[in-house]
Amino acid sequence: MNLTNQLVTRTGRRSAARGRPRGRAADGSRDRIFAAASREFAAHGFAGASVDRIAATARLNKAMIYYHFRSKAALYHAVLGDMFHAVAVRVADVAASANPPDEKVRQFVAAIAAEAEARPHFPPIWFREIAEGGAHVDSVILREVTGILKTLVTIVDEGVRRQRFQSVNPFLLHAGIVGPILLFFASEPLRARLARKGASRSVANIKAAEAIAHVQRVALGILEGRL
Amino acid sequence: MNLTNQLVTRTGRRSAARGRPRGRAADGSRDRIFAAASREFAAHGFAGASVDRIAATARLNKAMIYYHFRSKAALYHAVLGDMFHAVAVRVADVAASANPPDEKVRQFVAAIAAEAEARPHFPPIWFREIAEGGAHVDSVILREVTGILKTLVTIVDEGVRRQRFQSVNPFLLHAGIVGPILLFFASEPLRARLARKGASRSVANIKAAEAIAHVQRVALGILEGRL
DNA sequence: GTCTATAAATAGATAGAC
DNA sequence: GTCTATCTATTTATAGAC
Repeated sequence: MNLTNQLVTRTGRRSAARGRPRGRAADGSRDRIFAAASREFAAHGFAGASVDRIAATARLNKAMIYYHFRSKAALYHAVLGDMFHAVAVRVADVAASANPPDEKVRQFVAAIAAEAEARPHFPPIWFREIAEGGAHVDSVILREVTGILKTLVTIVDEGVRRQRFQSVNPFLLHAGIVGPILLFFASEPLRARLARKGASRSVANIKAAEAIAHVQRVALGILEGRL
Repeated sequence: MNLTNQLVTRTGRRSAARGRPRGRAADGSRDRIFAAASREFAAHGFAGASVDRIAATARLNKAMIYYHFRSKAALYHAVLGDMFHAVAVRVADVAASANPPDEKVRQFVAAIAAEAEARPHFPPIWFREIAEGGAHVDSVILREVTGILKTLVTIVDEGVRRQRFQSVNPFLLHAGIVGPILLFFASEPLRARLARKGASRSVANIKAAEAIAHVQRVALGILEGRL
């Protein structure tokens, strides 16, 4: 978990896969806190999250959280940074590949979806952060967010240069990809309830691959001027 | 404000536009609480919202909140119910109109957007509620949510019957409309910051009409089989 | 690294005067 | 309808022993 979490602990050591505290066993208490916090922040938001509950879920006492992270805000920042960094790296890999532009767009969509599936806390936390107007997005994280958008712009520009894509507003394209994908993954519990309460089964029984393919077609439909 | 808020107060009277307490002046203390609560829940979520802050914003003391609403949960429920009811009514009007199916789809999109513009707390609160898996969505509100989805299904079915639309998964269509629209409105503060920090101006300077037209084209592109 | 105990502030909610 | 005062639980955070 959180292999990309390279943030430095209070003691100045790194705790992620690369650069563990030298000579010490990988007990994983920091990682347990990180995982518990991810779930707590996703379920209750920053203000609603309880450090007590995070400690209980991590099977540790509260003091350990303040030992590994300076504050509740610092812990949230670590989770947020890890999340956006992972997405930014993943989509950057897509843009750097040798594939044609249309394939890169498909992979961009798949990358967002893969990250949403790998980190169930990612769609809820992103939604919540948008709801707060990015109140906890500092300049470091803002750079990651900008990077994700810029990567999409790069892919689109390449397609336009090769006369395969029309020029479109990058944020509208982005919203048309990220909005539905995050909504699909985050709404799973609510869709299950809707189906139980008599809504058509087709609301709950959607395979991730189906949703991804749908959004890929939409994105390419926009870019290839079929709308 | 909250003209559709027909929920009953603790004293059993109705306080909305229709059915005010008989013989009493419309002082609006309940409406001030309602408005302050909408902003507070949008900004901090249910768990993170503070009854003290709501009271301060409404220029009233805390006891007045418990006089008009039974509890913090009941207050949140009132805001949530009002919101979804307003959307459900608005889209139902669209479906009941005499317009052809493609125009109904355009109006469905416009209705969601109009509601998001009229109630700035609506996109953040909906995003947050999805993030919580609908933890505060009781059977009453679930019916409203189901109603919104069913309205879209009705419109699509009519188009399919008239051989103007292809058959599509209703939730994927819904996610392709609601996801981008809510993301567009809710992300406005974050997009403004992105633009200030060097991102292209085209990220922040998007007119609502432009975003709406974009989503309308996408929705019709899906339904008319151009993808 | 891990723990218990606790400080200090704030939370939601109520009682009761006017 | 509106207020002040207050109860109790919970909050984030720290001190200090081991």
